[in-house]
Amino acid sequence: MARPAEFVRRDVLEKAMEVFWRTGFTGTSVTDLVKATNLKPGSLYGAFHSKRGLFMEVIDTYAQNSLARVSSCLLNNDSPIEAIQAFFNRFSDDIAMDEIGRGCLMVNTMLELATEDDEIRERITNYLDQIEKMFADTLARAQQQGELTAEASPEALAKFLMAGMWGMRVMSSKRPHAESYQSIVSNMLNALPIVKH
Amino acid sequence: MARPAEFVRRDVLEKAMEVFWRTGFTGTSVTDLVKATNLKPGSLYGAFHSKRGLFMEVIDTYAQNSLARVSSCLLNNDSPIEAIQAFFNRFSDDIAMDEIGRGCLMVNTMLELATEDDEIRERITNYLDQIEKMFADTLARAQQQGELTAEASPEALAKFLMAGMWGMRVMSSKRPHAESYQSIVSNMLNALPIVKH
DNA sequence: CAATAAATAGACTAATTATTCAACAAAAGC
DNA sequence: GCTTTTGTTGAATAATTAGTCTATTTATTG
Repeated sequence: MARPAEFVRRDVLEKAMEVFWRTGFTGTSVTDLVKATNLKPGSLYGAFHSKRGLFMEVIDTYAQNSLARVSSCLLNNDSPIEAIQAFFNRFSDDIAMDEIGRGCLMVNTMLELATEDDEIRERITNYLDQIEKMFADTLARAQQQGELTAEASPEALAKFLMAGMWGMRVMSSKRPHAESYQSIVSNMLNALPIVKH
Repeated sequence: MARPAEFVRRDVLEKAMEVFWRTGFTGTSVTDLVKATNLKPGSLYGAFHSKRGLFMEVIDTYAQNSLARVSSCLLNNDSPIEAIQAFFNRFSDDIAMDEIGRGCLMVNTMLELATEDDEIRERITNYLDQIEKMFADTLARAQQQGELTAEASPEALAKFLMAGMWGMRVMSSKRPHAESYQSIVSNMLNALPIVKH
């Protein structure tokens, strides 16, 4: 029994995400968001409470997308190790596409705000830990199937892979040659104690 | 033939560095800098031209310190491989000390500004490349001394080590348990094709 | 000591910031 | 078709931003 919103929430989040991703939370003004979303300040605040509220929802959306992507990659192969290899090949291709080097929104936000903002640090940490757990689980499956040595620690290796991804995100802000990514990926994957059949 | 400055430039840069490091370029206001340095706006602008000018000089100072630290670590051991191992052990200790997870000023700045600011991206890229070169040179020496396999690529491995460091910097913003760092370091160093004697 | 040149202090400015508000518009229920 | 409820609009606001200006101070040099 009221007037329905004219905008599609998902579209607004997508537009806002583009801006936050490129210029960070502090570097993005409400004016920038108004321009990008075509919502007037009143509508923006009506729908998202505050710049921070919008940002939080953007982060959540981004994190859900990331989780879905990682999960689909890691689960759609009978061989866990091949799944991880496929994931990292795709990862280095994706990262090479992004020519302006905007990196990962979660990593960027972490480095921008984590020292000063506990709520944001904890929220993103939680998402990153979920991704890490997916890798740890995949590595544990690899171990059960004999693809990984019995001595290996899936948790420790998952942390290692996560750090590798983050390192490549930072690297991408330098805008390196695309082939550099593949070289790093092969060094990373070489570090896994894989049992050859 | 004029009044000498009361402040010590190095001290001002150090104080400004603390603030920029913790809250980023955009997140730091001139008011913050005035408080931290105890200089009045007039003096600050007289000495550094602009907020950006001060920031640039802070970045240069930070980079010089980093270069000096890496260089001293990598050159003070007859065995290049041992030097690298020592460096990373020290690195993971240092990073574990920093409890608020402020990471690396160059990495933070890169992720904050590189998409929008070519001058800053190129300047920091240049510093990071110098550090990478030190690792590549050290790895090349290791190869000449037979500590590294002949097939290894010092350049590629140096990139891999750099990415590892950056990954650990990102990781530190999550404020993980200190032991996580050592585990990542050993996985990284394991990935080097070292020739055992 | 007087003149000079530069540093300091801190009030000031113009622009930008995030956010609010009041007038108006549009769908839904009675 | 009128009332209710919510969405839209864009001007307004109070705070903060980076940067400037002027009066005053202080060491150096002639």
